[in-house]
Amino acid sequence: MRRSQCCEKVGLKKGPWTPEEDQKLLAYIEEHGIGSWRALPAKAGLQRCGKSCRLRWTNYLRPDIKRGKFSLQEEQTIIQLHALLGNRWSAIATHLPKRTDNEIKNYWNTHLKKRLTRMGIDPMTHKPKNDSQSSGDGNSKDTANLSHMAQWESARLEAEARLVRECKLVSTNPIQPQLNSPAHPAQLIRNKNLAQLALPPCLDVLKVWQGVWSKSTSGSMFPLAGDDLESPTSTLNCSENALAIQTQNVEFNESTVTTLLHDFAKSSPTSCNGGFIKEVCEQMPELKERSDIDTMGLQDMTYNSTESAWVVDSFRSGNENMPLSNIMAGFTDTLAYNYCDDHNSLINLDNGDKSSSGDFEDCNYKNYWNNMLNLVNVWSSGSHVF
DNA sequence: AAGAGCCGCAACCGCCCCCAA
DNA sequence: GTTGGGGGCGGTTGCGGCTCT
Repeated sequence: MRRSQCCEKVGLKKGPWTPEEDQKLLAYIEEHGIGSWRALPAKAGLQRCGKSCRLRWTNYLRPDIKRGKFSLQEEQTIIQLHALLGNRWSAIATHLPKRTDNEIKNYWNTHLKKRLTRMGIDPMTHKPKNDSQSSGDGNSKDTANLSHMAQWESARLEAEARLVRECKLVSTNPIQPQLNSPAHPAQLIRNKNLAQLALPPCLDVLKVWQGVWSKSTSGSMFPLAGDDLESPTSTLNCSENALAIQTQNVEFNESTVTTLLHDFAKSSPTSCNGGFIKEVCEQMPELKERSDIDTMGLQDMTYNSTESAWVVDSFRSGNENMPLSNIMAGFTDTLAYNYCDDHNSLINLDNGDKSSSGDFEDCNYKNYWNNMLNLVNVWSSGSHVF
């Protein structure tokens, strides 16, 4: 079934906007705000379709738009985020205040893409175009490491973005999420009204990416337990390292689990259910004994793509040194922040207390963030990434 | 000076997802 | 459970301005 085009109505204008049209649109929005875009043109006296009005507003007329040349910092941010997120311009735009996705997209296509190409870097993969030239020196390893970290960082970015949205949602609409409840946060955040909510301060993942990782106060490439991970603009106080899931290197049949995970990965799921976890647990009886992983609880749930990515990406990236327990711990953390309701949430996952009471503001997602970092820290200490 | 080619960017197009009816 | 509208998103187009010859 073909949907009728919004501009199919005879008489609707297309093409460049005139200053008069801009003025009409601005005046209307200033007075009435943004309601239904479809109804807006008629009310504002514009011979335009609603979609055209929306684009004109979001990409040009909005008062919080910064125009002009991109700074070096912004360029670096775009390149790094593109390496992590790909052509997800709206996601990239959320980390560049006052820049629109359209502007970033244009800048990428007209400037950055060409510049990277000239530098011999594939703008899509962010890898040197001729890998064979770099094999033999450390470049290929560095590239692999960067790619590897990018996968983790990408998953983390997604989780973070979700965290921010959920936090905002729950703080304004105190739904009490229950385990196994239909009101799964991942579903709640799909409420498009969320997109209209102002985001809290950026979690500043780029500073984590660019600074904290390389300037850990311990001198390690990765932040260690005693490091203050607090980001200048982060809403998370990472120095409160009150609780971390204790990851332990358990023995396990790696080939079996790898096969399971690869089979899982091959299916390219957008979601999965606890049956997968059950399978893993059956192959790894020692997992059931782990006090820090609520394997039974995990089996009862449905996981979204971000959660699944924790597992899949870990093995897709080919790090055989990463104990499955770490992956599971990260998986558990990701789930934990979804459902935690107080500062004991992660512990509660352990003792089976999944009651949800209290406000999300009290939710200790600081620990979630810390655990994310700790997870990578533990991981890095066991391998020689970077 | 003028035409051709290139470049940058605003705007459009088409697809997709979400949600209310 | 289905359908259709609203809106978001990424890819593409086309025009105006700039540079080159």
